[in-house]
Amino acid sequence: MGKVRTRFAPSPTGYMHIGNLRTALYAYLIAKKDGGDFILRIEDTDQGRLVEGAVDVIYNTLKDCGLYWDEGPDIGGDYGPYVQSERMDNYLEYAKKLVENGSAYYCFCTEEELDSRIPKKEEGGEMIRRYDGHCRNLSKEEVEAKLAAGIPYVIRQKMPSEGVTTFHDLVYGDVSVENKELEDQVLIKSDGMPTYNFANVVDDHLMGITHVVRGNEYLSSSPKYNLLYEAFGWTPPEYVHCAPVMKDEHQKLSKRNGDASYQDLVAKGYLTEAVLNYIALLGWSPKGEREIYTVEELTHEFDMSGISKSPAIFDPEKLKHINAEYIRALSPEDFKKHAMPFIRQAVKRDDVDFDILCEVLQPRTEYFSDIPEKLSFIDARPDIDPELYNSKKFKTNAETARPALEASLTALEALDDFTVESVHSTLLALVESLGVKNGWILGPLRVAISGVQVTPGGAVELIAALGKNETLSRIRSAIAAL
RNA sequence: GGCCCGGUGGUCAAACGGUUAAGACACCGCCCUUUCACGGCGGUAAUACGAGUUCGAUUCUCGUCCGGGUCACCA
Repeated sequence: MGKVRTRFAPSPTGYMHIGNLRTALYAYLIAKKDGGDFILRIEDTDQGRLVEGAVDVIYNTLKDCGLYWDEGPDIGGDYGPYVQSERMDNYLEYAKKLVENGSAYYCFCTEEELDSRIPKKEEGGEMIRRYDGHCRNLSKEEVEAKLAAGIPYVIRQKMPSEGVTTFHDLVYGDVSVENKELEDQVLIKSDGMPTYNFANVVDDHLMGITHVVRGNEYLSSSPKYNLLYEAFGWTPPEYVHCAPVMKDEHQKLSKRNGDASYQDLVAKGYLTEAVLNYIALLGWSPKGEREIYTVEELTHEFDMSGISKSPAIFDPEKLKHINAEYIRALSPEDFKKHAMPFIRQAVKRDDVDFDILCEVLQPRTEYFSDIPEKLSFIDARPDIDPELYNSKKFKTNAETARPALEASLTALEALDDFTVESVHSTLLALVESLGVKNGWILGPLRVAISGVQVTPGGAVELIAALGKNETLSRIRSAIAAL
């Protein structure tokens, strides 16, 4: 068996959605697992909107994700060009070969003729029409005459009228369809350009693609693809159809629905590695119990038998969890690098210890953009609601807070070295000397310093992060407010 | 509507004729603890329905229901 070659063939829309990225990932993994090649082909034949910079979005996303292509528009390769709009010369010629061998034919029917002969019917909310094969049996002379007269034409694929076409899919197994269900689809449009389906088959063959990985919306048109391969006498590729990624039971995840794209997730503070890991798991399951994998590890672990046939609903909660696992696994330096921009959104002052903040934040961060609100009390000094001093567990309230804060103030005034360790031992020594529970001192302290019920880290870390001046000043005003 | 595909807890999913039907997320409880997290322990929760094949069906077959896809000179 030859080298595995897969391709990712996106249209440049300026946007990489999750389902697309997953298809790219699977195509990449299938190739790399067997030491094959992953090819990038840009399908830019969209008549109409070309989005500025859209191709760069594709390049950048793939590179970010570590899905490096072996051949593509930017790096070339032996099967170029890799931009569909630059391959336009081929197709008509290939279509004519099919006409010659009887697998396709010229059709001169105009839109108007079709409308009057076979009006569209509504079926399930869609307007449907099946071509009736009107031009199938035109004599050679008739065809020649019409061509010579310059009458516009399309070229249609001639589907067998009987029998069954079966193709094999690596995910779905054998899929069969009766040939009479197949329409004589257009291969070459009246403007001489190929249809998507035709261009795909020709390109995939010319590029030596061995495994076609794509969404399962193509499952029902695959028999037509296979018939085309047969008509050319080419060996069809292996097919790997993937069920879609859904937003809910009914809708696919899509830009149209306002769903997050890869870029949106990254902007929100998700780690690329975590996103890839999660989407790999969406619709595919590993052999064992493990579920945290880098792309490199997936390259070995991936197995097509684990690809699921049914749609998978995108679960933001699970993504969050996996992201949190990746965040916790970050080195303190890497965490700080990622977190600082978000910390800075909330903390403008410079006189706090950012390393301490990072340390308390790291185990509490699910995605980076949830950092700023956790830190809202660092710059602002809100009024303290005396209710916050109430704790049944530690038997504290506004009354007990005063002596606790005063004692803490005295102890901290005497301390010069405001590290986590020294603050910790100072305060615990105080706790011991007073014969109270830790929370009796530390609870009210946290409230006095932050003005909020819940903080990342405890009183000790907050004090060390804020430093002596700020801490003492906050405790004093909290006492004054009692 | 025709055709194609699918249907295991709320979600992702394992089990590919024999299991007390895994695991993860979420949720709930307990422990740890200066709050919240992290971590540890435990819990609630599923084979859509009905026939058939079989000694035995989540697993095979058929039907029903439900969901998705597709039926363009769009890609």
